[in-house]
Amino acid sequence: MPDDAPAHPKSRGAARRAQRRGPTMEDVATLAGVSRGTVSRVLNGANHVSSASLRAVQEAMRRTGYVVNQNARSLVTKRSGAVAFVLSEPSDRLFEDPVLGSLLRHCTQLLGAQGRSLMLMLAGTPEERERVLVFARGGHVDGVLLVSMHSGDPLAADLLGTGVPVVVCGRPPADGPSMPYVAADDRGGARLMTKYLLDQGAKRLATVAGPGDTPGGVERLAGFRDVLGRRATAKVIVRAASYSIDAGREAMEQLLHACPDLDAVFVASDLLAVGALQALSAAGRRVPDDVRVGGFDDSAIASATTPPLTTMRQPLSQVAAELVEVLLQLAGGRTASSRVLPTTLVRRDSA
Amino acid sequence: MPDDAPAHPKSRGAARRAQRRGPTMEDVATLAGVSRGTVSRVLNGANHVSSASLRAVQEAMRRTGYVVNQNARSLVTKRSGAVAFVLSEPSDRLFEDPVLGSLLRHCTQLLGAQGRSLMLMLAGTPEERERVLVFARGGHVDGVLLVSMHSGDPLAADLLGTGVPVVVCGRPPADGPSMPYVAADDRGGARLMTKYLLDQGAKRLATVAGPGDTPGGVERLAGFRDVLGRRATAKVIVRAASYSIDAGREAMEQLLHACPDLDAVFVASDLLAVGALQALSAAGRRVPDDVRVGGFDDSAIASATTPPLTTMRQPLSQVAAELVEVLLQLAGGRTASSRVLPTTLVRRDSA
DNA sequence: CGGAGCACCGTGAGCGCTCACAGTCTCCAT
DNA sequence: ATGGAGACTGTGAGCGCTCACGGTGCTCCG
Repeated sequence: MPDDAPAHPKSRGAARRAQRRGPTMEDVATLAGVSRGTVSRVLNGANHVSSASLRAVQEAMRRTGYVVNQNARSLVTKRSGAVAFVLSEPSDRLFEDPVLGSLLRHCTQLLGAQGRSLMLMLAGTPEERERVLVFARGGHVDGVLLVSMHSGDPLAADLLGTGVPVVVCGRPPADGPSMPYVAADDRGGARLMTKYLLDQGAKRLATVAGPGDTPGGVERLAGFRDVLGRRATAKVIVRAASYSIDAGREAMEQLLHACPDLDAVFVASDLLAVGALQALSAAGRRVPDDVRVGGFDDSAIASATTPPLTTMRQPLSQVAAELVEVLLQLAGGRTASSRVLPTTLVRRDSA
Repeated sequence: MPDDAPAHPKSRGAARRAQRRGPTMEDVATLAGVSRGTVSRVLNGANHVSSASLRAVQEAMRRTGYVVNQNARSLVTKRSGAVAFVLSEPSDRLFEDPVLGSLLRHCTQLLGAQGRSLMLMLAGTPEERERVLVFARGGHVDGVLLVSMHSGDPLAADLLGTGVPVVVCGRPPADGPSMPYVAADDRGGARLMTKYLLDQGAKRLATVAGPGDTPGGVERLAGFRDVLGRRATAKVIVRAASYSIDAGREAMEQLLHACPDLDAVFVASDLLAVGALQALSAAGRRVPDDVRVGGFDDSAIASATTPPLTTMRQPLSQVAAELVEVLLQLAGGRTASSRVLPTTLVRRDSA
């Protein structure tokens, strides 16, 4: 009886019936001359299985082209093997920022190597956030990687309430709920860069800071202030509206206006720095001769600007690695602590 | 009996036992005073349900905080509600290219709005490709969005062999298996841009083409040739090694060397154009006065270069929309045909 | 007034797997 | 010989859902 002949012509979802049903454990077991249980055992780390049946089962799996039905498995184990990568950004940051892309890529790769899959979810709108929550509550994912949280983001707390393991990328704001995170050392990195610019002979140092409601925007500015102390007046600080090239250009224009005699600027992200470089060039300032520029991230564009950008490298692949490690530990019922990773200065030509 | 007290101290996976079991359909049914079947009916488009029980069930769901167990559902329906977004790129293109990020974002958004989820999968290494295949065969996904296929990519054919609906983003090479695709009109766009450059007064027009093993690299060059005809000699064509800024710079340097008197160049992608702009600037050529530059994509960087890039806009959000529409049609058992979307010229300052 | 037709509802049989338990069979110490 | 300790294996129950079917009770028409 061919299964592409629908038994009930009127039934909706005729397509479903056309679904080729793959071989099941039972089929494999029969072919291998063993029972379901034994097949299951070889599937999950063959303990207490004779080498004879092991071989038989493996051979049977090969011949039938068996592949485990994750749904059936998840139904009983209550583990899905998937992890949600949640982008808690209101807008189109993914559009622009290579940092995010890089992080996403590394996480996907790492998770994949563990046989887990990554579900990408946006959480910009209320509906999207609700979907994320439902997803978490529904046990569709074993854990959540929450990226780019703004201060006072209620999603973090809500997610925590679902009981699903969550790890945050980037240091969460102090006023939020406490949860494990993995972050680059933004503040320390900012300190390093600020010192470096000073060491290079900067007399009048200013900064383009990131948005005040992001961890990066806060921490990197804090690092700047740590070093500059009383000299970090309001005059030498301009906040960018977002992490985009345009925002960087605008912020730099403002800065140039407020502080025309500046001879160095620490820009809180590479993308912003690209904009800043444009504004500088438009204003006729040469980099690094007139103005030294230091960025942050060492993203893909950093080496492609003119001049190439001196910047702080975020160890993104390591951030990703720690992120999934922490999450998997949590998902395994173990505890895990937050981690802060050091950043390093990459010297190019802009400072 | 608290369920956080493991019954078997030695058993691995004590964590699993600690899993809070959410309310099931049965719980909802009991509370609402109806049967499982009725709850199921309201869950799936409440047909043949009295308004009284409808309300009762909804209320019960609200009160219990019920959320459907997708695994149990998938087990019987054999539909997962997920779609794989497969990146068939050997390397780190995701790192750099905003086009991809944008596409990914739109797809995630669109799919999410349909209550479906997107699994991001890489298919760069053989192991990764195998995982994708297993995933498809295992029925973990209802369909696959295959992105950025190189010519002769065996993945496409293998994927087709699994019986899972596949739609390709970008026109697949003619020598590959025939499968539905959605693409921007690369060739037509390239023609438009080439004509435009000519119309602007270009006498000596050259091109930086994309890699020859990518649809974009082939089609856009074809469009260039369509217009230039016999004037499209090997001298005025340089292929970039990849779609990156660095590759663009290198290609432009070569081109400048091979054809020093060029006064306009069509660059096959914005990212390449950024590199080209750098090379031009390094060579002391002014844009657009000495050399006009036309890009392709209208990606986020296009408006951020100096000068801002005149480029062909790919209707990415529409590409994404058609992509998921076609895929969902296929997944619904219907047929769907490939689509080619028009590109438009965006005039900025570089040409 | 009988029964066809309809709207609604409950029930049973699974989907393909895992996990605990209960064997069986072998081997060695008593 | 006899028991116990392993090593290995089969079996049953059940995860939470959907779908077909068979039952209600009602209306409406001949």
